[in-house]
Order: sequence, then C-alpha cells, then structure tokens
Amino acid sequence: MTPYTAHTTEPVAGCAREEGTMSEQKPVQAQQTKAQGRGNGSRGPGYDDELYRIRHSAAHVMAQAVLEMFPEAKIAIGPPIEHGFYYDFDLPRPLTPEDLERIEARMREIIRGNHPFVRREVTPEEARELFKNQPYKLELIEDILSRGTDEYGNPLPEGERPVLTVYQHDTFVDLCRGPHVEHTGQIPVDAFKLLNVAGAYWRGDERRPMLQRIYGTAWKTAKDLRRYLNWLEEVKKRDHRRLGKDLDLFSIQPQLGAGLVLWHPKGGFIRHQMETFAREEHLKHGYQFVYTPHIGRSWLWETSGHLEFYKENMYAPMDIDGQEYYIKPMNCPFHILIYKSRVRSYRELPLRFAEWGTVYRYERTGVLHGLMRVRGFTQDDAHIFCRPDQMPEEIDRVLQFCLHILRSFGFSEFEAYLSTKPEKAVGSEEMWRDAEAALEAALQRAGIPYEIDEGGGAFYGPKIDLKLKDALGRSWQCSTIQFDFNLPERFDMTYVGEDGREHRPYMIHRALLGSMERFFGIMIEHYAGAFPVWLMPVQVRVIPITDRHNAYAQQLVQRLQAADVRAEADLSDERMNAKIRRAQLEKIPYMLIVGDKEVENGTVSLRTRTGERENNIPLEAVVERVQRVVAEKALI
RNA sequence: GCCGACGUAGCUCAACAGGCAGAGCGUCCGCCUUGUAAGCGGAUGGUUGUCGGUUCGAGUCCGACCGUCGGCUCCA
Repeated sequence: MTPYTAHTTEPVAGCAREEGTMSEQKPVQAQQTKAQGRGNGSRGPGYDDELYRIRHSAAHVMAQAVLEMFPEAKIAIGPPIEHGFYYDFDLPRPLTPEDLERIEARMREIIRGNHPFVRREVTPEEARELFKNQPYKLELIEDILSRGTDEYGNPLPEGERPVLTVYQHDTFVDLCRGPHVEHTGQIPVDAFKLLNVAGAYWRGDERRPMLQRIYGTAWKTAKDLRRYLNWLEEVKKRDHRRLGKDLDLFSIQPQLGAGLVLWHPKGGFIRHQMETFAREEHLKHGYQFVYTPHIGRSWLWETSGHLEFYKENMYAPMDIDGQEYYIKPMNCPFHILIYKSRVRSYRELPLRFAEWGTVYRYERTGVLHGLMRVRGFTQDDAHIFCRPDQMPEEIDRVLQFCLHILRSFGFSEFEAYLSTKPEKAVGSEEMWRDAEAALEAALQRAGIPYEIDEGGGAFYGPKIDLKLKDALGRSWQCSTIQFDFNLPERFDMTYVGEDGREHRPYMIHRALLGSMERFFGIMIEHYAGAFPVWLMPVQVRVIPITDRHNAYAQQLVQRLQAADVRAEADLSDERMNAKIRRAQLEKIPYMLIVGDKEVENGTVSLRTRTGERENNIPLEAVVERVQRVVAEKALI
C-alpha cells in the first residue's frame, strides 16, 4: 500500500486515573499548528520543503479565488497540512460543492497567470491599514507583535524577532511568514484538488466564531495526486463501518442508542478468538483474572476522585435504596478494592489483576464514530501492584508482553511516546524519576522508536503510549502503560514489608489493545476484512459444482471439522461461479471446489481468496496448510 | 456540543419545479445441473427516521427531535 503517513490525532488523553487506557480516538487530519509546534517532521513536509511551498501557495491562490467570489469574505488562516492545505473563511453563506468546483476552476486560471509571489516586510501601521477590513488578520497582527507568535499562534523560532511580512501574488495580499513558490505557475495545475468544506472554530476555540474551512490536497505531480486519491479510495473501501455491515460483523442502531455496539455472530466469533488467545497469554505472563460489577456506589467514585475530575464523562447516578450508584467509566477502583480486601504481604507482590472490563463514558454526539469512538466499550485492562524494587522489571515485562500481543495480531511497526512529569503533579520527585527511568529503559531495550513528551504526563504519573501503524500507514494509539501515584494514596493501599511495616505499592494501569471495539475497528481496516485464518469464523468453504457432488462435499466438511478446521459446504441452488463469488465477498480464505474429477480421485481443487489455485490435491494437503497457517497466525 | 450535508424497500440508489413511490441487488418460489467472482423467470418487499406545521394535495416546503456523514472542539 501507499505509505502515506497517518492521519493521526494527538495522543489520547484518556482519562484521569487511567490515562489512555481507553485510547478512544479517531484519525483526523493532523493539525499543522501542533505538528509544527512539536517539530514533528513525520506529519507532513517540513517548513522549507517544495511541497510545503506548493501547498502554502495553493492556499493563497484559493483565498484569492474565494475573495473574488465573496468580496465581503473575512479570511482567517490557511496553512499547509499533511496531505495538502486548508484556508478558513468567514462567509455570508454556506459553501456548496458547486462553489468548490468554481473556486477550483478559478484557481487554475490564477495559477496559469504565473503571478510572482512577492514578499515584503511591513510596519505595524502598514499592516493594520492593509488589513483594516480583515478582523481576523488584525487579531493575528496584534498577536505577532505582542506575543511573538507566528500567524498560526506558534512561538517564533528561537532568535527570531516579530517581523510582519506579507506575501502578494496577483491581487491577493496575505499576512504570511512564507515561504512560497516563486510564482503561481509553479503550483502544478493538475496536481491539486479541493476536497471538502467543514466547520472550524476560529483559532480552534469553541467559544469563538465558526468559520468555513476548505480542505484541498496538492502534490508535485499529477501522478502523486492520483496516488493520494487512490489511497483515499482505499481508505474508504476499508472503512470498518462499511465492512462491518457487508461482512455482518457488528451494528450500531439508533433504537439501541448512539455509540452502543452490537456484536453480531461473526464479529463475536473473531472477538472471542482474539480474547481467548489474549487471555491464555495473560495467564502465561502471570496475570490473574478478576471480574467486577458494572456499577458502584458514589463512595467509590468520590474516593477515587472521578466524581471530582471525571464527572462530565460519567452518566447520571441511579438511586438504589437511597444510595447513589454510578455506572463505571473505569475499572481501577474495583481492582483496588480487591487488593484491599485483605492485608497484603510484600511476598505476594507483584499482583497483576486483569479484566476485560466494560466501561461506559459519555461522549458528545459529534465525536461518536463507528467502533472507534463509542459510549460503551470493553478494555483489556489490568492493574499491576508491585514493590519499588520490582517496578523496573515489571515495566520491562509489560512492554515486552504488549509488543508480543500486538505482533500476534499482525502489527509490526510501532512508535512510542514517553510522557514525563508536568508542573502540577502528585508523588515525590524520586518516584517520578525512577518511574520515568524505568519506562525509558524498557523502551530502549524494546528497540522501538520513541519520542519524549516533556511535561506531557498526567498529574498522577508518567506513561508510555504506544502507537501502531496499519497497512495503510496510519498510526493508531492503542496501548498505554501508565503509572499512578495518586490512587494508592487515595485508597490508602498498603502492603506489609519485610520490616513488618506498612508500605505503599506502585500501581500501574495498562491496556494493550485498549478497547476491544476500537481495536477490532482497526483490525477490520488493517486487514480490509480479510482477517488472518486463525480468526476467520469460516476457514474453508466447500463448493460442489452440481448437486450430485453435495454428498462428497459434506463428507469433506466432516473430515475438515475432525481436523479442527472450520469448514462448511455451500449446498445452495446456485451455480459454482456464484458460490465462488459469494465466498470471495465473504473473504473466506480457502475454497474447495469439487466436481466429477475430484469425486472420482478423492481429491479437492483449492482456490484461495487471493486467487491462488491448486487443482486435484488431497484433502490432507489442505488440512496441513490450514493448520500451519493457523499456527503461524498467517494471512493465507 | 458547534458548522455543514444527509436520512426513501434488508442493502445501494432513483423520483422535473409540491401531483398515483421506482430500479438493481437481496429474500422467497420455480426452472437450469453448471469447472474457478453474478444462469433464467416469477413473486415479495414502503405509514419516505419520528413528531408537529403550511397546502386541495408533502418523499419534496417550514419547525422540533432522533440518528448518520465530513470537519471543529472535546477525549482533566
């Protein structure tokens, strides 16, 4: 697949006590401001790249076209972004798709005019005069002058003093730092396209006016543009909401409620396989499974601090016998109660409590998105309680385990973010230092690339967020390993040490897949619905050519099932071609086609979902192959 | 939550400018007995998301609600 970098969100903040264990998010177009602020080159062309200049210039040309169409338009900002550019406008009416076509057509004319981009430094007075009818620009000017930020609100590079510059091409002048191409003719006229219009708050602030944002994409060559548009098509084809329906995996129905997922038998089967495997591995790695209820008294949430810090994500309490109960947004308080159910000795640590815990969180309607962002979901959650001397090894083990699980599900590329102590934090300096050191050491040993988000940790502890890359090159945050210096205090958790005195244990939250719903969504898109054979509900479909081969087909199914291969025969009244087509659409890995020849020889003809063919082979060869592929967790 | 678009049969979509709601696929019933991605015929299928309003008449116009989509914001 085309290796475009992901549409990536910022690392998920998750929630308080359990930062990121939720890892609910959806990919959105990366925000240039943030990307620049981080100096993260992977999100798009760097500041001075040719692509950057093309896209930036295209944004200016678009603004000119829009201003010609709406002379009274107010223009905001128009930066280059990961795959293109956008520009925000305050317009007298909503834009239509036809408007976009007109704007695009006009852009081509402007481009063909070969108008030079001219940079000019201006005095504050000049700038204010020049943009006197552009309130957004005036605001930016004052910001640049007073706060030393660029036009996107980012701090200026070190050593740079606020200088106001404008760029002009043809009739359009914009407050802009540049750089641009030399003249509009250098914007490849056949390598850009306006994509869509969307609402966007002025300066990203929901209290400020809603502007209209036009997104465009721009490349160096028409071929690159086509490649990108094809990639978008591929993204669309793999959309888990589409495939979820086509493959009958799950549904989300208004009659049930938004953001609440129904797992259909096929989706349920795959999830069951995934969970069964993961549970086995957890047991092998020293985890103990616990089960906890879905609701708990307000005491629990008061003690944990959720009612203080997380209330807006929690559903209203229900009254039970005059007591307030809340449906759980997190599992941790329950696991802590299990820990606290009796005195703990240093000898029994570390304790690793795992639970596929279903939690419910209020999400605003506008953010719900298929399986990726829902209101009820199941985390592959665990909490590790250990002594300080055990902590570094625990961290190392949990990271290794995490990578092992993710690799088992077919992901091989990861990147990690280590978030360290913010200004306001609980816990001693020493605890933070030790924890951060352990996290970083584990990352280095694991040999995965990581970035340090200095001061980006939650107030209660440092963490590692792990992102995986899918087949389309998009990255998704799933796993999180998160220290918590806060909850052990709040719940007064202790263990009796060697010295006979009470000590505070370390507490580590971790989720590997994050949410089963979301991870399943990622799997669907990663595999385009053609899951590895070990996960497929039906691994082999036997296709008799005519109904006189049905008995033989059924016999084959029995032999396959006896060998633990999930097989079924298509005995429908269709002709073979239609049966193959149906199996193909269902993405069933192996089709066994049997007619007179096969019956006579006691063989089968194999067709894989990838189109591979092997005629007249013994059934045993197929069984062997399926068993091998299942054992290897391979694709086909 | 905010901006915009949208909601018609199980699915994908059509219905000029307010005038009898339609097609393909699916499903069901027949026929066909077939060699690597759709055989043929027939039947079935709808209170046009819900509620209210305008009109002689509403899928179509207006309002509210529910939900979906593209973004924004949010995801201490």
